[in-house]
Order: sequence, then structure tokens, then C-alpha cells
Amino acid sequence: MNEKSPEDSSGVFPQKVPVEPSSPESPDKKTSERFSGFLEFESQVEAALREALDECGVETEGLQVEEPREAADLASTLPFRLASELGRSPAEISGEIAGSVDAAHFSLIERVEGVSGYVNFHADGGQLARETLERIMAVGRGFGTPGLEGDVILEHTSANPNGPLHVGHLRNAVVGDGLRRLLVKAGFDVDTQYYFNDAGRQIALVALGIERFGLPSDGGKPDHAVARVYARANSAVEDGELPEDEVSRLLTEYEEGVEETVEAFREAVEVCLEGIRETLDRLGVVHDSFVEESRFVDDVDSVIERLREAEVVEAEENGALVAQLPGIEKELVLRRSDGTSVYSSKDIAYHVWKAEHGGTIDVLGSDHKLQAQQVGKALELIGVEPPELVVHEFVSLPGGSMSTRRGTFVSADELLDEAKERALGEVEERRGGELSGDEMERIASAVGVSAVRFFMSRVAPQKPMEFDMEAAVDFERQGAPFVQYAYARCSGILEKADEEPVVEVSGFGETELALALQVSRLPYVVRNCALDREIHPVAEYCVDLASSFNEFYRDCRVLDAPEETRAARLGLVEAVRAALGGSMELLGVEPLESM
RNA sequence: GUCCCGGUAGGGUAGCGGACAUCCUGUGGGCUUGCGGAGCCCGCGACCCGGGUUCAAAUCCCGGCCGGGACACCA
Repeated sequence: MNEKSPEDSSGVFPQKVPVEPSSPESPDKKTSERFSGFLEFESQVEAALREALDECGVETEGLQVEEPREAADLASTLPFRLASELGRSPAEISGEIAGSVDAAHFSLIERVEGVSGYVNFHADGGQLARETLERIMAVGRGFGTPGLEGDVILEHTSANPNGPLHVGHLRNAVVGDGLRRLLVKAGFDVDTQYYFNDAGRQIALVALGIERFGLPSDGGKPDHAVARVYARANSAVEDGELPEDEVSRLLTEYEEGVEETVEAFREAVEVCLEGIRETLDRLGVVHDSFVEESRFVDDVDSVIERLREAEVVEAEENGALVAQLPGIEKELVLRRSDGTSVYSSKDIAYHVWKAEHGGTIDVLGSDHKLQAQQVGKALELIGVEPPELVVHEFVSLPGGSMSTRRGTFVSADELLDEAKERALGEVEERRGGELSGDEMERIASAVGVSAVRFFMSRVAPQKPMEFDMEAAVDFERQGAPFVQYAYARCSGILEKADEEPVVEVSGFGETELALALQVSRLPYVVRNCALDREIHPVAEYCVDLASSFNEFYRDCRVLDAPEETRAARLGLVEAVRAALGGSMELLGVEPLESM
């Protein structure tokens, strides 16, 4: 990864407006290279506004450009703010600004009007459609990259290897991997990491359990076997069957480096991780590396030393070390009284290491928020950039509450199995007569995973969510299958066509232009979402684009259209296919050619 | 108890300073012999309560109420 540039003090992430506005003199010149649809329109609007403000002799910061619901494609509310400064009415100012814009200088701006305080910009739909379609013909599914750059280390999932992933981890993984895909699409260099505890009490219990009771070998996934051993060891300790000091003995032995013990821990972790990896694979969730906590044991001393210099470290009477962090009530334990290191201090060391390689983003459940705040504050005190946090709330199931210790949780595997089974039912019902069993099986797997991912992607992470299997897999609602089906329709049409799609927008009516406009918004959506670290608007976009396509499908015949419009409409369908496919992939929703 | 996050039509959800609040579901009506209708169109229905800030508040601030989470020498 590249070194962070020194002048980039605000972090590695560029602020908005990464695309230079085209120069007013030659708006068309560079656009073929850098054109990015609606994003380019936005750039032109900003450039036009600056020019007009200049002409009016107004100086201001911030253009207050927003996307209104329907009055225009983009609008500025600047006149409202300027009104009191200039002592004139917003309506008057908006009229003057609009009058000063020379729309003819901007290829994508059709007209500008001042309406009671708003400066309304209307895109030239035909031109926007033409340039968007041309761009897509050149880059295909690569369409949608807004050209941001920077290095990011993204940490997500990071579940402890004492059992399989459950639905909470699933949300974390879905949000995290969506973010990974989004940031990569936006242009960032992303290194995705799974950080796991390989040395704590929980692992000691697993190792102990395996030693005493053995690993159940009933052909199930290894992480599920580990969960059973863990639960058994837990209750054995609780009712005294296993003495508590056995556990601390193991922990001490581990820290002392007793070979057998270290090996037992390693074995326990590896077995469980194997199962977890299998689940992540099935979900299409990709990590670049798995980072074990124990790697940072040796760095703890220097972390504590640096915190000492910041004068926040206190020793308890019994020898434990804690940090009193300013602004945080709860003290942070750095080292136990027996001298062994605790999770948080290693986590700080891990973040120090990450921060050396790029900007860091952590995706975590809200139950870890306090811990993360403490780590962030500690990092700040020792002069290290703290991670950005993407926090998600809990997932519940209609069934009721879950507990890993009691074994009353629903695993990610079970949820995915159920989703697949339901999807299979739907596919069999609709296509049982024409497709082979294998084919339906394949489609059901893809639809099942997609349905779960889409359902969890579309809700803002800070909202608690109840997973509704029925709604997720429903083929007749606007969920993953709805989007996938629209994609399959595009593919079906293109496959049947025996002529080449072309870019020819002159015959497009309202419906076609509306659809092309929606297509052109992808780079704009990707840029905004990447900078906001949000994936749920991408899900909205998928649904909106699929809906626009369905309206088009209803209104405009393609294959049996008149000669002169057929190839042009095929071009539009091809563009939709690329944009829809590209945006679905951002969420891990699989584009299927047929379903 | 203290801190954090939510509270938008019957249920779910988007918007989080700007123009008549998005979409799904529900419910009532309509289209359709189709490029796979797994679709499309129309109607009904909502910003938790009270103050404040602002030209403008669902959106910001304060105070309630309700729901979830956190507050380990666990991770």
C-alpha cells in the first residue's frame, strides 16, 4: 500500500467533489475520458453556479446544491441564505442567479430557472442519456466508478472462534463486505481484515473442552462442533465438574509458551475458523487476511509506555494497570494483576499497526461501542488516528431472544439453509417443468444468499432490525428476487436479440429518458455512499433502477419494436443490465442470467 | 442509576435544515392473451409528546415518554 501523503492531514479520504468540473469553454472535451453520468451533471451545475455568482458579484462558501424530489434534477437553496445578507428577497435572488447562468456553455444543463428562492437545474436528458450509454458501451459493468482514491484498512465480522457465526455476525459481515465492495468500486485500495481472539479465556475453555470431552465428530461443520464443546465446558465449570483453576492454569501456560498448550489453543482456533470461513465463503464475503490477537502481545508494553507518557495510566493496589481516559467514565483495564495482557491493550496495539498502513474503518455491533470509544480515545492520546466506526444495531428473530452460552441462537448457516429452501420452493413452483434439479438448486442458492444479504443491506445500520424470512425471500415484493428478476429480464431480451445494441437516443421518449437518467445516477450514488460509509442507499438504488426498468418494460417493446427503435432500445437495455448488475454486486446480490 | 442508539401511514422502511414526506406491505379499484405478469397504473393511510432556534424543522437544541444496547482484571 502507498504511503499516506503528508499534506492529507484530515485523513486519507478525499472530501466530496472529487471530479473536477469541466471547464466551461470546452465541456465536451474531457468528458469522454472522465464522464460519470449524473456526477458530471452535478459538477457542471456547481461550475455554472460559481460562474453565475461571480457575475453577480456574490461571494459565498458552499453552494447548497441538493437533489429535490421533483421540481428539478438538482437545485440550489443558496438564495435563502443570501437574502438576509443582501437585503433582498430569495425569489429575486434566485431569478437573478438563474438569469446569469449560461446554460449553453454546459453540455448537460438544459435550462435553469429561479423559482421562489430555488435555483432549479434541469438536465439535458438526451445528452445525459447519450453520454451515459456511450460510457457504458466502453466500460460495461465497470461503469459507476467515481474515481476516488486512498488506502483503507477495513475490519469487520471479527467474531471470536468459539462457535459459528450467528445472525448478529451476519449483519456485521454483510455491512462490512458491502462496504468493502463499495469502497473498491469507488476507487479505494481496500485491505479487509478479520481480527480474532486466539488466546483468551473463551479459547482456553474450548481447548480444555476438546481435551476432556473430545470434539463431536457427527459430520457437522467444525465451528458447530466447537460451539457444543464450548457450551459443555462452560456448564462443566459452572457446576464444578471442571475446576476453575484448570482454566487459569491453561491461560498462564499459554502466556508462558508451554508448547502443548499453545498447540491446543492453535488447534481449537483453527478448527473453528475453518467452519466460519466456509460460511463466509458461501455468503460471498471476502477478507484479505485473518489477524490473530496474540500477534500483538509483545506490543502491549510499548502501548502502555506511550499511555504513561500521556499520564493516564494508574496502578491498582493489586498490581493491575488501568487507564483513566478523559471524557470516558469507565476506566480501561490494560493489564491484569497477574501480569497477563488483556484484550483491549492488544486491540490498541492492533490499531496502531493498522493506522501505519492507511485509514482505518471498523464495523462493529453496538454492544462494542464503549470498548471502541475507549480504544479510540487511547489512540488519540498517543497520537494515532483513531478508526472510523460503522456501528450496527442488533438483529432479532421473530422466535425470541438468543444466547450463545445457552446455545439458543440461530446460526448464520441455519438461516441461509432456510432461505435457500424457501427460494427453492419458489423456483420449483415457477419453473419446475422446464429446469433440471441441479439448475434450480443453483438458482435457489444464489437467491437465498442474495435475499439475506439484500434484506440486511437495505436497512440503515443504526436501526435495530427483525429478520423477516418471509419478506426477504418473497418473490413478489421489492426484495432481492425482484431486482434479480429485472436483471434476468434484461439478459433474456439481449440474448434473444439478433442485432447489436447501439447508442441512439434521439428517438427516446419520456420513459426511456427517465430510465437512462436512473442509470446515469450510479456513479453519483457510489461516490456519496462511499464517502458516507453507507450501503443501504445502494439497495434503494437497485430497487429504483429495477422499478424504472419495469416501467420501461411495460411501456416500450424492445424485440418487436419498429426497426428504427429496436437497436436503440437494446442499447438502453444493455446499459441497464450493466448498471443494475454493477450495483447488485456491490451488495453481494448475484446477477442471474436466468432464474 | 449513568451513557449511547432508535421512535415516520395498521406493520416495515427512506429522507435527517429547504418546494405538495420515499418505497414495500395492507386495503379498495384498474391494466394484461405478455420481449418469462416474479410486472404496471390509480385511490386510502404517517413525521412519539411539549417547548425553543430559524426566512424555513420529520430533520438542529432542551425537557419528557417508549423500545434496544453498554457500563468485567470477558472478548
